[in-house]
Amino acid sequence: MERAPTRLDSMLRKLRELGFRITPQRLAVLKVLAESKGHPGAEEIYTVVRKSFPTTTIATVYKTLAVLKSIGEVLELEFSGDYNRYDGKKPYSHPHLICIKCKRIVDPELASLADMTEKLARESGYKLLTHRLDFYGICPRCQKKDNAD
Amino acid sequence: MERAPTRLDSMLRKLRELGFRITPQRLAVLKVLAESKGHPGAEEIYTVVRKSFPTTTIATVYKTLAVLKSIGEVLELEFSGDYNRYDGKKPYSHPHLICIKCKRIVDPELASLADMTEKLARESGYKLLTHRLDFYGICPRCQKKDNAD
DNA sequence: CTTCCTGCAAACAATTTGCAGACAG
DNA sequence: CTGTCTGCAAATTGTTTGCAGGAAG
Repeated sequence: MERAPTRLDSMLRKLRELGFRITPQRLAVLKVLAESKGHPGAEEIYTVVRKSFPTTTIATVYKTLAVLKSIGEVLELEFSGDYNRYDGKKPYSHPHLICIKCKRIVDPELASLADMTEKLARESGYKLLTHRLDFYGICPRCQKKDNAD
Repeated sequence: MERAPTRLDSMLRKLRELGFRITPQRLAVLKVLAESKGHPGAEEIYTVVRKSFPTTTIATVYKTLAVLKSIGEVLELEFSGDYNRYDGKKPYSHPHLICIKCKRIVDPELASLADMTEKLARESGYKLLTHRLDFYGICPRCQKKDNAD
């Protein structure tokens, strides 16, 4: 029984295909992206990577992220004030649900978006490449705590 | 025949209501936001304002924008790499159509979004406050030019 | 008058870059 | 071996902040 290729597998394959080298540091970054449940920032990735490769610097993390972005293997969520967040599990455009209190980001199911995009492309004449749909709110957990923050 | 209150009017009223002072520099920033067709950045606002008030600094522009953000009279579109853009005409969440070549931003009509938001709030348990929906693509004009960039 | 605002300059923080040595292929 | 990658440190850039003098109300 063959196992389906994991995200890590496809990231590695893509990198090799395109002639990028698989260094231990790079591999460590890939693993964090492929396994992390949430949407980590560069610093969070760095913290995890440093456990296995203490010499790694944040610059290397950023450089790896840049490579992955350029080949479409990671989705970058930009925030001007806060640090950017990365999604290596679903590296394509999709909606996000962001709690403005705890900053947790989750992926809601929203079927109708594709139709909307298609219609918009047709009507506007734009060649649509990606989109970004973020909902900002207070997650149930933070509502319960209802702390003064 | 009475004229409907303009965006500038309502911005001014809101500021006065809340006890903020109307300085000439502030007024100039408001005017740019209320009249500008596009989605200017801080620097662009600054450039225009400086024509009438040469002593104005970019810090004052940012401080005014901060006030307006805090009272919900301007919408800030955050970009990590590029500078942020501001929308003073429609200071509430709405979709944007962004050309990745010329960086122009326009507002498409997309009716169905409200339903989507309502449904999501119900199903996720989040208290939804705002959202951000950005489509990135190549505008018709840039497609035509099809320049190497 | 008093408080808030402006202008200036310095501070910030996330991200990027240049370069010399290291190492994957 | 050779070209790419790493690690270090410095640079970048949009935005923010502190403070003293200025002006709105």
